[in-house]
Amino acid sequence: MNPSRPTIRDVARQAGVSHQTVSRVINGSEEVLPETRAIVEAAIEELGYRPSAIARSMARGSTHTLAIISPNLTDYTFASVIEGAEVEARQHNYFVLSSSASDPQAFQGLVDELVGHRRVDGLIVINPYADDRYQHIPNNFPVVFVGARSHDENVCSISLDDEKVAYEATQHLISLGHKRIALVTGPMEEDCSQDRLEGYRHALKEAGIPFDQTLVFEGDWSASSGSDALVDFVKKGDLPTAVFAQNDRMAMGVMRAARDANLNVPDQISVIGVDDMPLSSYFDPPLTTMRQDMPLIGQEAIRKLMDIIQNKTVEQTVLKLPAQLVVRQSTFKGGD
Amino acid sequence: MNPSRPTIRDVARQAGVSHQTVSRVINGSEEVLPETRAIVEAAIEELGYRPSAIARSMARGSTHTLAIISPNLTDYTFASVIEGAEVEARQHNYFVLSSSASDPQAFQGLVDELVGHRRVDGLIVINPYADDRYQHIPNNFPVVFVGARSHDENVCSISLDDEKVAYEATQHLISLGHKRIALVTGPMEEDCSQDRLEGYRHALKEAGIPFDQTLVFEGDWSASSGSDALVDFVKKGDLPTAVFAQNDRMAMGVMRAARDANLNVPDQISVIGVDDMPLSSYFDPPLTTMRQDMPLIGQEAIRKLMDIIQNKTVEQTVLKLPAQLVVRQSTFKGGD
DNA sequence: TAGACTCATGTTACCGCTCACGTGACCGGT
DNA sequence: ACCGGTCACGTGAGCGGTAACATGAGTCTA
Repeated sequence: MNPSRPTIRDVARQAGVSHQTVSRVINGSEEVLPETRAIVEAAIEELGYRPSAIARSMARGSTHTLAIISPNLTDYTFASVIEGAEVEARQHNYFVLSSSASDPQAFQGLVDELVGHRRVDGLIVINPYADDRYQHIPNNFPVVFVGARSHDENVCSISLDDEKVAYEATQHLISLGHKRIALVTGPMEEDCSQDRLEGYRHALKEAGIPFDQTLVFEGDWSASSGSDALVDFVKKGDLPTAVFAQNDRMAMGVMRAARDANLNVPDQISVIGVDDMPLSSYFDPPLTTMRQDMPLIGQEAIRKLMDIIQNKTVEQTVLKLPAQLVVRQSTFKGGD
Repeated sequence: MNPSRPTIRDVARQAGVSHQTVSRVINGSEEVLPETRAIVEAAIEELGYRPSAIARSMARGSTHTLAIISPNLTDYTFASVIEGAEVEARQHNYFVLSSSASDPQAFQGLVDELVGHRRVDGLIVINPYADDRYQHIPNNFPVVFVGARSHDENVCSISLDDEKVAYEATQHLISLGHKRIALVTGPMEEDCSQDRLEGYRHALKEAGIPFDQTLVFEGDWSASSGSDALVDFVKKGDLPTAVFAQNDRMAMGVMRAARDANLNVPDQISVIGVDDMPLSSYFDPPLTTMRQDMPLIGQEAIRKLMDIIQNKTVEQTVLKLPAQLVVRQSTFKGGD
């Protein structure tokens, strides 16, 4: 296919120097005379030479490639993290292999392939605690977790400040006068769901509102689980005046089910979500939500990973990013 | 970091054979005795040996890596294509580097980096004609286009059968009795928008409905441009009874603006989209749309690419996939 | 002006594989 | 018993870079 691309030695021959001098030039070494450099650069230009990343990896023992493993690639929040990471990685001249693993087994296979075979320099794992996949992460390998605080092990993590976000969302509802505030969580095995529950309880407690377990519904992040939640609340009778859904998709499900139950949002029931997806402002009514900066999370994850790779720092850091309340029309004053 | 992973020669020493025999074993060569194979495999197991993809790339001259370049990674349709591609690539033991390029310049830089430096074996370009980025694609390099029929050059492409999809969507509206059917297109420099316009005109013509340019609005795939479209139609007076939006996001924008203008969907105005995003069934009302199988497109793209890489076939193929009408509640009988 | 010291550049080995051959044991045919 | 042909395996080179060290010319010092 390629008419055998020129190598470093071809350039050397063309320039009348040794291949090592060419190597020095392309690596910006100081110890080469400006005139020699000019000759070599001319030769490179003339031959259209591009160094081979593979050969370089071979010689240097590092691939300049990172991997990011996510439960899937299509979820808007995951995709945003990945995009942010990808952009930042390119800034450092790294590329990233992004793959999805829906279950721990696929995850294990991927890690083995990525780390054992492809020899990537580092790994970013989105939602490591979604299941027990975290068990398959190699020790002493540069890893950064995204979307969950890291547990015992000494690994770095970047996530939303879930507790604070939930606290603020709940407080927004409380400030509107709501007292019966329901919560729709993600899967409870995920840190993120737990932390958001915690923030919710915290805000309630601070306002002197007793926590009511019957107002908590465990969803799975999907819109349909949001619908299920509202249907459940309706069935139980005593309706909440507000619902805090732990993400926008579930919030949308809640609103959809409310519509079906002839409940007006926000007059009869307020709804707040988390994420601020591009479409959230187009929901009916436009959704009040906690906007999180996903690309930033991806970016920070790469930065941390680069730091670990370069400085071999292994000290555990847990970075928690804030979210911003975006008030639209799905929340309204409520209460007595 | 790694306590220097074992190499093929370590395995050879351990097994008491030559490194070449080990190579034969890991490559599944026939000409090695079963007992020798067993010994080697035991040694591999014992040492925890994993062949290095880098060294293999170096020796073989192919990286077993593909790249996919998309305008962005977060758009649901793009992300779905990428995920489908990624899964299929892994099936063939390939990995894919997915990156986003928002403009032709970034695209050119990426291609250079990917093809010139990283030496990927093949390339998938999503929306090559979104701008003039297609000009920067190297000749005689394995490439597959996604989301646009390929033009003059002899490159393969996979896309939705845009004309047919638009034809069917429009026909659905016509079958409901609509005669004033508006169209909201994507950017007209994209093939896909043009083809969908063509299908729309075709259906109109077949039904004996004259084409009316004032009923066509050029959007940019965003929800807000869908809103703009409806606002525009309202401003012009003489409202359409149905709108065919060339994607779901714009359809959502149309519905949102209709709501704001106190127009009931579907009683006063029907809306149909294309895509069937996960949230489309949660719109208000649930959106009638043409469901397209994005992962399948990604999968087919990889298959075609593998075929090109392996068989060096360069014959141009243009694959057009169908979409399926999903009737929900945003379309209703209309007309006189 | 010899010897030590720089500095720019060249030489050689090596990263971990695969490829193209080379080699020796074994087999069967004449 | 000799020869050609398999078969299973080994040997050496090379993929395209980098790293470590060698070299030789020029500069400075005593």
